[in-house]
Amino acid sequence: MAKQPVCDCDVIHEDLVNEVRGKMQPKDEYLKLATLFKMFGDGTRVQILHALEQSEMCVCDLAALLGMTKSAISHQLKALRLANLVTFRREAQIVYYSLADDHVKEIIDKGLEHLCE
Amino acid sequence: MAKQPVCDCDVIHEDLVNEVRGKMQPKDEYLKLATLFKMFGDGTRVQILHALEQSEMCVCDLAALLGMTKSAISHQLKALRLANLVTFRREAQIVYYSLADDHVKEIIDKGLEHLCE
DNA sequence: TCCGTAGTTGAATGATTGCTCAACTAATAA
DNA sequence: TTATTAGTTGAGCAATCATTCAACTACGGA
Repeated sequence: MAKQPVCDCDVIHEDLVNEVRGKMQPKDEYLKLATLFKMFGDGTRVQILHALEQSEMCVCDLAALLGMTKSAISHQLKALRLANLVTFRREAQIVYYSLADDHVKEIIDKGLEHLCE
Repeated sequence: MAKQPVCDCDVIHEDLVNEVRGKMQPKDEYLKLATLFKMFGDGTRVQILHALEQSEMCVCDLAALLGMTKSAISHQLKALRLANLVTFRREAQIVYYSLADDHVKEIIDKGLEHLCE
């Protein structure tokens, strides 16, 4: 994103800009929001999330389901873990992943709604 | 994303994998979904979308609001236009952008909900 | 007509990112 | 202990992407 350079033009509707500025969140909030949505912005991750909506699954199962390597899946699961979108439990050697909360499903559903109009 | 290489492991829970596979959408759907969420996955774009939630705005106003160049804003608006997230109307030299539909607001709100827990 | 402002566009560039590969840890069984 | 399977991790690489820059179009005023 931008490192806050200068605007290269005159403000046309100054009052409106000030009004909207007053309703905006601090910039940091938008960066966090973008970081969150970035997790949904990849075909592999969105498939993983939708699969985990059906059932908790281990890395091997997800790799088999998507036809990808364990390593690739594990890397993406780590990203999803850091974003607090999935959690996991270990049972012997097997690590089972599942969705962290209901928001994930709700966000995906809103996205699907938009596509289906 | 992956170009469907081979899974490098045995399937551990074959029945489960088959069951989940039956509930998955065609891969193309996930790619479209990811493409949609990618639009929300950038700080500049998410700020533009949230600003347009408050009011329609022209390119200069958005540039002033975010402290960025018209060019940078225009490039992002083009991406948002192609994703059907914003529309525009021209009035003399000025082009006013606004949100294409309510889903945008709903998706952003779901995202904010997730952050605030 | 010529000029100025609003906005768009394409190429270039630096940064980010997703996957591969190889080496590693964790847990179990023999 | 050794071997095997599940999973993780870091480096490296190719692809994607956001911004800059410069040149362009669109429109209105003089």
